Amino acid sequence: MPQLSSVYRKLEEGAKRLTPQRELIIKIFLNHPGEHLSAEEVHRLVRQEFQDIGLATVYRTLELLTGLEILERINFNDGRARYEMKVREETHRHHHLVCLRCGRVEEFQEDLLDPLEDRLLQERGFRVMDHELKFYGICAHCRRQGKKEWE
Amino acid sequence: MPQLSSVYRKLEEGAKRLTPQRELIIKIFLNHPGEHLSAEEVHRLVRQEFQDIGLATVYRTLELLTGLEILERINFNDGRARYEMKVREETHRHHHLVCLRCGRVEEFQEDLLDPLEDRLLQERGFRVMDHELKFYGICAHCRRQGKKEWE
DNA sequence: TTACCTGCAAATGCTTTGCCTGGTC
DNA sequence: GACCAGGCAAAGCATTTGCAGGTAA
Repeated sequence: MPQLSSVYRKLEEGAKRLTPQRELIIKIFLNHPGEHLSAEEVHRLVRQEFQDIGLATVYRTLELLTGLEILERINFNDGRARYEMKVREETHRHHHLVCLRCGRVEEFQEDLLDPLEDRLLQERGFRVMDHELKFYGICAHCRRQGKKEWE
Repeated sequence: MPQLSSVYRKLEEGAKRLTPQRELIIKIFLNHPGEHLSAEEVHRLVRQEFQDIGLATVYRTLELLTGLEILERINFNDGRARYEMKVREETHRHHHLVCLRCGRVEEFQEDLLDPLEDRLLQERGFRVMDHELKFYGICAHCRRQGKKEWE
């Protein structure tokens, strides 16, 4: 999990100030690890846990932090963008398991894609710079709930 | 490539009529294989190649055809949904290579994901029903164009 | 007749932008 | 002072919906 200090450094590198609003938004992500928050959720949480703040500021800050590679923008096809902290130590991006029933998103790590990326470069000349892998299905919890339906 | 006859059958199974507008939209997809069309592009192409039609009808038809599994909805994070014909014979869905420079989308086939899906069920109880794999990078064509930039 | 379709315009929902004010370098 | 930020309201854009007028079964 990235620390505040590394976030400060990235803001400095980007010649951006650490304003109170920006700090509050970063704290929300640190306080909610493993969640994939939408702009509106971030806005609600900041106001709930700290103080009032403009929604446009939230959008601008999320954009800024994504550009600085502090956050990562993900799209789960639910009509809004979601964000999570980017884990710096990760050499391989993690992937997502999206439950079609309860909507919960789990994560998993998998290095399977590296040989494939090499092959894409060798065989088709396509240089991969980023990838995105999502599985949609039914999570263990929901499968226990409604066995008849999902088995 | 699916034929009109199989589309007719699916519409019948879904108790849906093959109206002129729906047929025109299906023909657009048959006339543009390998492309990933947005609602607006479909609308423009239908009006260009055939006749006028309402944009809302395009949206409703794309929704309908997706539900009948005639089309597949894909999101390339460019702010609009895109659609392509679903290839019935495919046991494994194909994946996409999105060029970050020219925006072109190539496809590729890969069965690598099956063992992974088995493991997700065994190890975490997550039953995968669908997946989505995208690589973002620079395509061979663009790499030839601007070697210095991308190498 | 009844249920289904289309077209248009209006509404929706997420996101971005313009403008003004106030703080920072 | 020049620039950067935040708040608010308005605008933007893709998509959805309500409704009136057809059309098919």
